[in-house]
Amino acid sequence: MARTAGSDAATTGPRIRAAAQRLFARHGYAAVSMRQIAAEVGVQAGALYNYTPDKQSLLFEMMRAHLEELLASWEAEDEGADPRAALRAFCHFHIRFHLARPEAVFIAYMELRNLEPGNFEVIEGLRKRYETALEDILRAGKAEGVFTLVDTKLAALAVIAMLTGVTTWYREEGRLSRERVAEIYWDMVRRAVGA
Amino acid sequence: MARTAGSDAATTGPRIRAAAQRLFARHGYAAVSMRQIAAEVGVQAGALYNYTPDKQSLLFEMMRAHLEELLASWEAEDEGADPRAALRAFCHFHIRFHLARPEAVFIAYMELRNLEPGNFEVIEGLRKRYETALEDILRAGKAEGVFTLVDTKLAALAVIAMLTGVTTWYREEGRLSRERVAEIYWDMVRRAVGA
DNA sequence: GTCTATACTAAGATAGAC
DNA sequence: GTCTATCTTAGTATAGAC
Repeated sequence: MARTAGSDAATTGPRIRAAAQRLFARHGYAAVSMRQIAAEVGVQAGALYNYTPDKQSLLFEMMRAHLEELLASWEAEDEGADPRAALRAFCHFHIRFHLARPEAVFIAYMELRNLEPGNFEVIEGLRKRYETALEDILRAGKAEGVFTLVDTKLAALAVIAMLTGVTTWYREEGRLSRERVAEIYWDMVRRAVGA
Repeated sequence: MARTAGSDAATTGPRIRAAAQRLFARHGYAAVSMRQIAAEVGVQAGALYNYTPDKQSLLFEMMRAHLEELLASWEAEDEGADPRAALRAFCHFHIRFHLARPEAVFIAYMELRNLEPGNFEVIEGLRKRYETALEDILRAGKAEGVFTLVDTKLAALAVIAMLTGVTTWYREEGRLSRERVAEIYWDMVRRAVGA
């Protein structure tokens, strides 16, 4: 018998990507073997190569999909309203989006150095576009006089670092809901930028 | 000839630790081999085992040394002054200390998952002690009414995430000095906590 | 599309000579 | 204290059968 009972080509691809994401997030890209991924899916290692040319592509495509979804989601949500409302929306969006996919977020931040140079450039470009979206809000608010900012660029970096930090400690069973955490962080961001 | 010209037991140990730190920071613990470390030092792989029982100990001791130095340095610097002065000192200290040792910082944040369980507990305990140091300052300031904080714990986590973020983008050749960056961040932190 | 089998490379760690 | 040589295990990726 050449096929395992229940195997199904239509679902194997997604299952491989899901298993790779789970394992990369938990143990790190370099520490995970193709054999481990295959075992999680329930196939032999060789079968993975029907779905990906190599291990590197598995990482790269996963990171690209994540960042493209991040950008598209924010662009869909951004109403270009006044800077204060836009910044509040950004804070809530960023925390909500990141807490909803902890594995993809973790990988996007931790595995940059395991990307081959060409792939790194692509991912870095996407990340910068997101940074710029926040910077644009801050710059507009500064220009309108509703934010008090010493340095717009640094403020954007500081806000993103602060908000992303939530993913390192937030637990579903904890004392605060996601919504409550977002409100508390928005309050700190609001004051940090003088709004 | 069993010895390479210039080999010297008194310096090999430190050189191994330095090479391991440089390589772990650049490529990640899992991606670095004992042979690579040995090559950097200029010895054969087997010789490393005169200085470390295994690869894991190399990582663990490096992280422990880093965090113990972080704690000791802050404890030496903390004057227990009024909360506002203490928070300002903390911001400057944190940025100065972290920017001075980017490799150790990077490893301390990225390689937690590559620690064996027992080692992880030790490192996590040290990290928590540092977090608590900041929390104590914030709590004191809140009690005295000089800080306005919705949630002391979250504020501590937010401040550390924000300050540590500097290490991901700061470049020596950039437009701002370390001192200037620390001042700008302190200004944002100060406002975020309502001081 | 998946299997088994395997080519090839490299990993961590140890033994014994010098 | 370091070397060379080696044990054992495991990695990525491919070939050919079914």
